[in-house]
Amino acid sequence: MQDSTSPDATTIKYRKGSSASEVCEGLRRRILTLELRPGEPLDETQISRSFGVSRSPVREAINRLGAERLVVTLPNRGAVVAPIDLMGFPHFMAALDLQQRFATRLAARHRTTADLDRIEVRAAEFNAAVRAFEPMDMLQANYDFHIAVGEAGHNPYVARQYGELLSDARRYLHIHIEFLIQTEGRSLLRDQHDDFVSAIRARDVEEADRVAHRHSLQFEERFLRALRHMPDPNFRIEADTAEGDTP
Amino acid sequence: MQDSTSPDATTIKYRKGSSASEVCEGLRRRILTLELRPGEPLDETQISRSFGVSRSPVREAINRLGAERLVVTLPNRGAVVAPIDLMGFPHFMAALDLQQRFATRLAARHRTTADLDRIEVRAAEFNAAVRAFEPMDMLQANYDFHIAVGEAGHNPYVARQYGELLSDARRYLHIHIEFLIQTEGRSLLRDQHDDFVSAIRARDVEEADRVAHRHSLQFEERFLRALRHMPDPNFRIEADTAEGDTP
DNA sequence: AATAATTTTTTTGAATGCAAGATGCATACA
DNA sequence: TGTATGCATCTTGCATTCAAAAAAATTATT
Repeated sequence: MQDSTSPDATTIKYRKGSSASEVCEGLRRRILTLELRPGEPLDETQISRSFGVSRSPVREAINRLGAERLVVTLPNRGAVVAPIDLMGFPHFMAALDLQQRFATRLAARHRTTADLDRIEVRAAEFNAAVRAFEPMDMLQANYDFHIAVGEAGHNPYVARQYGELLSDARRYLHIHIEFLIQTEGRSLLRDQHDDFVSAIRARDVEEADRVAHRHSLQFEERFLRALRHMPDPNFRIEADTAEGDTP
Repeated sequence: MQDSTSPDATTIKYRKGSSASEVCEGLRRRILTLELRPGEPLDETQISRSFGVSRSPVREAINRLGAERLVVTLPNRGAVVAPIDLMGFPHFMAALDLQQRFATRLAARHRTTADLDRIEVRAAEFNAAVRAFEPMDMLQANYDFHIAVGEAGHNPYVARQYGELLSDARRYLHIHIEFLIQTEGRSLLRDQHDDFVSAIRARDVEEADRVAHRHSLQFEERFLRALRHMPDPNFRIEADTAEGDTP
């Protein structure tokens, strides 16, 4: 109403039942791209103004994102973008590796021709983004690729849980992709997914498992290496633990 | 008709910030115990009356439960208790087995003495419920036991995803526990979890894996056997799938 | 001046109001 | 008799309003 600089303070009325989804997807995109930084507080009123809706759909959107663990809500003190918990990275990697191996195994076992087509399209898009040197596109395409693999397994439970972890992985990747590009150039990132496609195309379950595991290890190794060498940590180290962990 | 026994249509005012949680937990309990049957529609107004609050916190609660996949929301047509998808049971079992094995492995590897204590308490509670022949208590204790195992692994990602699957497992179990008790008596259900405890106490990771896998297989086998022999299916077979199925 | 207490402001949580979409029934028509 | 159409009612989704809790600011007290 009064905010002319807001990104989409359009006066067009969404169709009934779409406002909350609109806000949810908008916020999710900004969270996954780190446009909204981890730990950043989310002001309901401000968001509602920026989307041109009332607080109700914003509230609903934040709730949904909270269930996805993309935001954490503090009782009576609003919500913040879920901090990236560096201390919990090993835990995350353990969970991701497990799901990634299993999801890729399932994809190799149960994929249809249509699934394989979709996966190959995603892989091509990823390679295109790499050739174009577009970090943001690479992250999106990488995410889409693995989502497609997850769906090719035709197990909704696995696809969903794998997808949730991929959201977090995307944010971890976002943190160090610039570093990766600077240090490794395009060589190491090119054709990342071709061995995935090969194994899935050949329906080679064991090879799919190995590929997925190798991918996890590579991701972990690169992230930790980036952490060590990153001169400018433009992210906050969140030392607080979500749950009682005492290591 | 189900609201003649409104659990807490009291006029006591919850403290601010607790209404939605109260409704959420109340609904969750009734969903997990099948007091609210799969596929049953959830009327916001009715629920709000039965809890003595307005529709806002009910809406929030339903959203949260939707994120837990305990209810599914149909656009502009409200929400229903998540149907139990019998066609998807094999998919569910695949996901559960994976997480159960991994979660139990982690518990054997990383459990503290306090964790082991908690697990043993839960196991004792379960055995007590079995001896008392109380099906509802058995379900609750079984759920609590496996949740405790999940938490003993000290990996929040795994504990969370395992816990989500355990909610579904609890509903599947609810369907056929009466049958199990009738056909197998107390012999087969007693000391179900003692081998879990042994492996976790001994920190024997491989044995924990085997125990967890055996448990999964036993659960699957019993459920399928119950399905074949159940003379009175007091549940609705929901053939429709939540996503992408032509209605 | 520093700190504690109190008031003011801001922000969240819940209640209410209102309009869009859906459901059901009655009636009209083939 | 079966099917289509229009109206009435209900439910949901969003907006608005109200109240409680936390944050900020001001005043008071030592």
